[in-house]
Amino acid sequence: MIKIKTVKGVREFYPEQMALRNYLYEKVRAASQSFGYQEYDGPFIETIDLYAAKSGEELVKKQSFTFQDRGGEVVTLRPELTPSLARMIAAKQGELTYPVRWWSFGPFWRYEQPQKGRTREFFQWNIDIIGVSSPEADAELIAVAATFLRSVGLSPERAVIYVNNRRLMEAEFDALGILPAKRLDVSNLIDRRSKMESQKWDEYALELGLTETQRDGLKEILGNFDLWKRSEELTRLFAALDVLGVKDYIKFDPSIMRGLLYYTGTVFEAFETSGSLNRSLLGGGRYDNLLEDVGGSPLSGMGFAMGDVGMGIILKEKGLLPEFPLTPALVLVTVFDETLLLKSYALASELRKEGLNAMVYPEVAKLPKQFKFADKMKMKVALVLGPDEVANGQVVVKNLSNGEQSAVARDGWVDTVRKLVT
RNA sequence: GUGGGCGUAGCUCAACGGCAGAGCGCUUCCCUGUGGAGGAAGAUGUUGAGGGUUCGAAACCCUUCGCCCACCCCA
Repeated sequence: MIKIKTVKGVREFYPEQMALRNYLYEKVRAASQSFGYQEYDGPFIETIDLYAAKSGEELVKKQSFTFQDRGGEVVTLRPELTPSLARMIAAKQGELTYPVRWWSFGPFWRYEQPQKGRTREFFQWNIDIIGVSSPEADAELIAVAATFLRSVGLSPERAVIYVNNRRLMEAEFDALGILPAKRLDVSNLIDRRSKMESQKWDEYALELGLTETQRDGLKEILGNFDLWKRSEELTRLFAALDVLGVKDYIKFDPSIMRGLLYYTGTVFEAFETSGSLNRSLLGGGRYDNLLEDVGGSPLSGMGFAMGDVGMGIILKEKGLLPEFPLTPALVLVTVFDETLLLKSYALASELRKEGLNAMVYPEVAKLPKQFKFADKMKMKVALVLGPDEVANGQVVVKNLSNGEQSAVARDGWVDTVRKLVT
C-alpha cells in the first residue's frame, strides 16, 4: 500500500477531534451571541495585496501560503481576518449600523514551523466591536473573552487576562526621553523581560541604544503594577470590568505590548496559569485606523483573536472537556436474522419519526457481536426484535448501562426508549 | 532559518551487535436469543527509506525522508 502523507502542519479531524472543534465553536458562539455579536466570515483566499498593504510585509511574504492561481494571479490563503474585515466594513461603511459587533470562527493558514500549540492550518475566533472608542467598549470585549474562558471551565485560578494600554506606555516612554524610532526595539525588549536572564536583559537594553537611565526607568515602569492609575482609560476600563463581573480574571501588566502593528490603546492577552503552554490563549486590543489601507475614513475598533490549537491542548490537559458521545445515535436496533432484518429497519424508522436517533446493525450477525458493537459505541439502548416479540406484538428494550431489559408492547415502546436516552 | 530528541505490530513501547518481543487492541472459541468482567487459542512486522561497516545490524557509521520539542517569529 502506498502511504500518502498529509501536508506538514495540518491536522486530520477524526470524529473525536471534530467533536472538540465543534465544542469550541459552540462555546465561542454562545459567548459572542450573549453580548449581541453577529456572525460573519470573509473569503478563505485573498489576493496577496490585501496583506502586503499592511505593515508586516516581511511576515506576510515569509509566513503565508501564497501561490499563483491558474489565471496567473497571486493569491494567499488567509493568515488573518482583520484586513478582510476592514475591507468588508469599508465597502459598506455608510450603510452599517454602529457600533458594529461581529464575530467569526474559521480556518487560517500560516507557513510557520509547527510546534506545541502551533500548526500551519488552524481555526481562529475573531471578534470585533467597531465604531466606538470608549473604555467601556474595551471592557465589553474583554468581558466576552472572560465569559468564554469561564464557559469552558477556565476559572480565574486557571486563566488570567493581562491588560495594558499602549497610550499609557507611550507617555511613559516619552517621559523617559525614548525616541519614537526606538519604540519597536523597546517593545521587543519588553517582550523579553520575562524570557531573559536579568543581567543579559540589562546588557541587551544598552545594546539597543538605551541609556542606563532610560533602561532603569523602563525597569521601574515594568515593575510598577499601580501604573494604570495614571491612565484615565484604564481606570474607567477596570471600573467597567468590575461591573461586568469579570474583574477576577483581570491583572494589569505593563509588560504586555502585543507587537507594534496597529494597536493604539488598550491591549490584552490571556494566559493559562500553569504555564504549560508558553504562548497566550487569546489576545487583542484597540486600534484606531482600521480602514486606513483599504480606502475608508478612519474607524476605531477593538478586537481579539483566539486560536483553537492552544485552547484545545489546555482544555484536554486540564481535564476540562466534557465527554463527547461517540455516536449521535444512542439506540441500536439489533437484527435477529435474515427474515427479520427489514422489520428491524422499519422499527428504526419509527424511532426516527419520533425524533430519536437510531442505528440498525446493517447485516445479519450474531447478537453478541451486535451488543459488543453497541457497547463500544457507548450506546445506551438496544432493541431486540425476534420471532417471539413479533408474535406477541412486542419489542425487547434493553438498558445497556445496567443490563435491565423488558418486553414492551408496541404502543408503549417509543416512550420507554425515550426515557432511557434522555 | 538554527539547535535538540525520536522513527520497531493497529496503538504505547521493550530489545541497544547474536532467533524481533511485551502490554493494550484485534480475530476465533468457552457462549446458536444478549454487551461490559474472566479464561483459552490465534493473526499481525520491508524495525521510515537507501547505502556502508561486520561472520552477523533494529542497534554502529553516512545519506535521506518524516514526526516531535525548543529558538527565531507570531499579523
